[in-house]
Amino acid sequence: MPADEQPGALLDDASAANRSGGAPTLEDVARVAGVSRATVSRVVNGKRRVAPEIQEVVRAAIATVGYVPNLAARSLVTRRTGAVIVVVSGAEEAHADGSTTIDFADPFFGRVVGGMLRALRPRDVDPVLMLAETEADRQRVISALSNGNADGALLVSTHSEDPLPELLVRAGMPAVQFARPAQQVPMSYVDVANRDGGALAAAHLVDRGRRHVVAISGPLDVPAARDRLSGFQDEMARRGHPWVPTVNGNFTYASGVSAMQDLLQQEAKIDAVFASNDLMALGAIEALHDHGLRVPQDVSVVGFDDSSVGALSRPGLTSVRQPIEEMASEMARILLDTIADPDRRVTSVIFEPTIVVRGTS
Amino acid sequence: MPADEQPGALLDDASAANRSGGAPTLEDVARVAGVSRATVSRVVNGKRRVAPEIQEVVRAAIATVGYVPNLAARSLVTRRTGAVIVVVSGAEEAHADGSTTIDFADPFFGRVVGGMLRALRPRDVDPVLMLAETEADRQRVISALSNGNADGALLVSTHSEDPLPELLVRAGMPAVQFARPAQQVPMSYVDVANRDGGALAAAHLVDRGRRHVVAISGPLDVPAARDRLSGFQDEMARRGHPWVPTVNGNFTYASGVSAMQDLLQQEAKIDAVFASNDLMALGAIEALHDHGLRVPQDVSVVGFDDSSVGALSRPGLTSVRQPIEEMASEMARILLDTIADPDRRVTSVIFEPTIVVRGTS
DNA sequence: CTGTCGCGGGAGAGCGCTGTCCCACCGCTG
DNA sequence: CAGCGGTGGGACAGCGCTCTCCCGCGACAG
Repeated sequence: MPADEQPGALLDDASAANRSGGAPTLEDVARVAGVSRATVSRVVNGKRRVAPEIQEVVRAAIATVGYVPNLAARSLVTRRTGAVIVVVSGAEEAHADGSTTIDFADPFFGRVVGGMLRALRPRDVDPVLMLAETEADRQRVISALSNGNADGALLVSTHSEDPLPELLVRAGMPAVQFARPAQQVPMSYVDVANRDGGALAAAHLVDRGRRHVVAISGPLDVPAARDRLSGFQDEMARRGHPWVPTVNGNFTYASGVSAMQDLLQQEAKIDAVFASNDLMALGAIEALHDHGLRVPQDVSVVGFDDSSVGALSRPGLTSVRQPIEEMASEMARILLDTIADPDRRVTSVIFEPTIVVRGTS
Repeated sequence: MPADEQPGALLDDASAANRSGGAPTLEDVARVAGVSRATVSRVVNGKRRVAPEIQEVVRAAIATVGYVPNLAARSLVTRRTGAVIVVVSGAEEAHADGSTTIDFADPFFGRVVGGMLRALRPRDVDPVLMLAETEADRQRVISALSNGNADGALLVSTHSEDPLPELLVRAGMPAVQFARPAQQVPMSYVDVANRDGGALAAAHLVDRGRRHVVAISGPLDVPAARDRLSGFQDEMARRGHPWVPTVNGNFTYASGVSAMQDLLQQEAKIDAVFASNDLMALGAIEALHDHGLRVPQDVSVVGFDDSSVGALSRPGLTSVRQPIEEMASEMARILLDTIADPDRRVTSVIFEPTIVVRGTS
């Protein structure tokens, strides 16, 4: 008895401390259920067979003490966190240098996040949001990942030369991109068939009987912009319009306005416009109105993205729709699979666009 | 030697394992710097004075081994995670039952998150996004919080009867709401002076010489909707228009259309409309156009929110602006303070609205 | 010159969990 | 009936970190 290092008092103490010390632990459950911590852990995680009647007892004990696993402790040993980082770049205010940035208020981001959530929630994984505008931001992402602060990253960028994919691949971090990366990096991605989207717009405009068609492109160093334009031009050519006057914008409303003004100046007659995103399409409409032209009576306008701003404008903007939510869900699914099996090959999934016809065409 | 369970090889192994075993740990840094783990920890956290020259040595060691603290281990002992949950409810698709829900694609959420980020980033706290539509979702939030998965919650809800604030207060979790809670719960919040916003709209319309003014309100169980309307009505009364015909909508575009149709039917003459948010204002404009009325020549329209859909529509929507980003930043700041000092009193910060005049008035 | 205090460093005990190793037991086969 | 594989539970060693306790040492007052 005196040799016993743990006197009886300790046991009493322990059973009293059942829950006094804050959140109940595995230990507490084990004591109540009359089994070992390991068994409780097994029941919680379903990792190994446990006799049904013992499972019953353990579950009851869990319920009575109100046990919730401590994720920090768990991830300390499993090296898994159940969180992924959603990295958004190109979201900060544009007006700094008039470059390709899009405001974070762009509904696009909301839709993307919503889509990811659909795939993440059922797997009990939560997204943590991080911006990657500055070098410091990027370091934060990298270290969050190498910290074991998150298991992987979902990249949504609007830049063409984002260094992050490169960095992540080099660090061997699981990651998936939205849209094909501009530089060649071995990273999974989802994308829409941008060429097909451009072709859809061309076919629609020609079918509507338009003959004097122009285009407003995005910056040509962005693969998506390049593909939308060439898909559009190729389909126009196929339908007998080998030459489409084109001006480049940078995906902003303002650039849509000025691109349209340029086109109006250089072309004698215009009866249709294809813009590589909705914001620019809206800008183009503004410029057309200023020029005394009516949409769609005089000029048809087709955008790209099927964004809510387009849908809500009057008349509603005809637009090429990319299934953003589904694409984002797929991204999340690919990431989760990659996390589960890191040796998985890099994959990409391409979605087909559709055209949503509204009032402007 | 045979009795020695751990032969000398193990030691070599250990010094070789300096970094072989994955991420470098405090231990590794300590060995390189020739100090104890505790001292390295002190340098990293700046918790206690450490001799400058030792700090120097430790920092150098950290740099050479490329040490990054493991957050799981840290939070296991500190019971802090450096993450807060952003709970969004009322974001899921509306069309289920036509209720008050707003699509997650609403730029509003993006702006809110962006504002939060501004306050969170400098303090090295990351937001994790969670939806709270179903009971299961709410449980997830609660358990994430009691798990120690996050330190607090930022609530952005568009429902009037969200049970979550109640639950969080009861669980003693730090949390801050966007907009005053509908039910009386002792929780900090930020809000805009909705009454003043309504008054601003009234003053503007009367100053424009409008005399036959109507209003489209939000659901009156939402405090914000109530305040906007009564602020508007009171100011109208003060300026000689004691009676303002009013129809309730539910903050959606469609409800704006039908509310306006109702008003058009019941009022002989209308030359101005105040809608309690921009979506409904846009809907009202649609209905006015269908009725052959021009905006702003025949009817002035003022919305509320200064959302991007309003800003981008043609003509631009005049709207009462709430400084969403600043409000969200303030929310985050309050939450961070509450986490730092849990005994802090419940506080609320009210922001002043402004009116942004565009083409519709 | 000694007592005392404060400063700065080390040692060590966990935080709550998982996973490996081990062992008891059961039912089977030879 | 001994031997054997398989099943299911317990013990225990950490995961990487913080923090409390302790101790040595120099400065300073008595």
